[in-house]
Amino acid sequence: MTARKQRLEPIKPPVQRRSKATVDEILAAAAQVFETHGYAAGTTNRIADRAGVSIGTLYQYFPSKEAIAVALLERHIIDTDRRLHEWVGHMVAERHGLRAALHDYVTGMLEMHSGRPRLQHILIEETPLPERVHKAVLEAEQTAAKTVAGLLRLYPEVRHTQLEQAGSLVVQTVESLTHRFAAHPDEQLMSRERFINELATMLEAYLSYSRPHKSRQPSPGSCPP
Amino acid sequence: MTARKQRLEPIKPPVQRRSKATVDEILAAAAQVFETHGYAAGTTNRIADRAGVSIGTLYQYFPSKEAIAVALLERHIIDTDRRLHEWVGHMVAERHGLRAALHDYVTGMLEMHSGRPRLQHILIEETPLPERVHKAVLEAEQTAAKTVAGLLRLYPEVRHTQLEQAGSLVVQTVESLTHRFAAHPDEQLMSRERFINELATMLEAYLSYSRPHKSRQPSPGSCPP
DNA sequence: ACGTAACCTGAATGTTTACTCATAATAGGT
DNA sequence: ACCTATTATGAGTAAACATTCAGGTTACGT
Repeated sequence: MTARKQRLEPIKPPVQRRSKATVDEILAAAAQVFETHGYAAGTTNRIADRAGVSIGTLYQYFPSKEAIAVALLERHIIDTDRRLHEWVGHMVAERHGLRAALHDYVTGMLEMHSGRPRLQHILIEETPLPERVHKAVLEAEQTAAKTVAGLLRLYPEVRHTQLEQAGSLVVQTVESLTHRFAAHPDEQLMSRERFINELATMLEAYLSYSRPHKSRQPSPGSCPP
Repeated sequence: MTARKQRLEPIKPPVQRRSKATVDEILAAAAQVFETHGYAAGTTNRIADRAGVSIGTLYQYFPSKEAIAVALLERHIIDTDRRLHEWVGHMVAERHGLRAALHDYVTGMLEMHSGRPRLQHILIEETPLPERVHKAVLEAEQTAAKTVAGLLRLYPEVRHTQLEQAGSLVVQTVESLTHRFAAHPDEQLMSRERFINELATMLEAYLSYSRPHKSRQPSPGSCPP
């Protein structure tokens, strides 16, 4: 959702330690409130209430409700990006096999979404975001796809010629399915471990699949040289 | 989202032809309005406006805004179910191969979501649904998983022992990814055809994969240096 | 200890919303 | 042509909401 202009920067940035803590409280409260009520029903008064501050204080640091959502989303983008790079670092350093790498990736993303499974979706899909933020979300995902593609290049069993497209599909699949699982864990047929294994299996099968042949014996447990 | 009680049935059901048409107009308008504005910002007045009827007329047939959403969702569930069964019918009758079957399935689901890509998500995730409807959505998905599993049993190259779990993962993957693609087609690296092919490839690879291990440790030490 | 900038308060404001109701128009049977 | 159930109207109502503001309280430099 993209929509019209609105103040996003606070008139007064927090200066003292007290007010920095207040801003953190507000953001934490907003995350909780949006998570449980959605964007529209997550009222500013409820947020202020839960944060233990008055509504006036909230508007001292955030010029609008939308600004709070944007701040939360920007924070989430940075977290995800950091996590992805940590993962790549580990994989390169410890020379895990493709299967282990995928398993680790899925596990990490599932963990990320387990805390507040709905928040990300609410911020991206229910909130009227300014164009700038919408672009940032897109770019973050494309960067992720490139990063994953870069890692996949290290594995010889990955035979895709269009690595970036494969990376994009991997990222989107993991993003969607872990999100879904985290949001409704008790409505699933599989246990958490089973889910991670199945998803990693699917990705491994896809990535090490050589197209023309009908069925193919995988090279199990293969490792990078 | 699940929430408190509210009237869902109209006091007066439509009797004459005129009013049946009106009810259809209202539902069509509601689909459009929810699609573009989301649930909360999709106001009943806007819906009545777009339907070309007065707000009073709308409340003659739908006792609440929520009732409109529920009606739309129920209609969607029925459509999806019908489509799935048609697909299974075709596959069984024409004895397509696994690859062709998956290709067809993905294509059909992508088509289903191309019309109003956001509507389904808005109804399920943004709308406070009564428990009954929420259950119906879940059941529909589990039924779909069973149906797919039944079809997969016909293909010898599918080696999964837990067919229903595999079916569930297939359904969820297709649901999530086609939805995503339909909602943001111009933000994708791949063309529509390419996307369908890649997704079908991934599913085929997963389903015909003979697994090297039962399970796997996520931690380091899985590969000798 | 004092002054002032930073910080906090919450009642008040104007807008938006779902929903009601008294009344008017219309269709279809007789 | 007439009668009545059905269908349509839209101004009006109460509640909920984001945001403002005038006036308090607290921390910090000096």
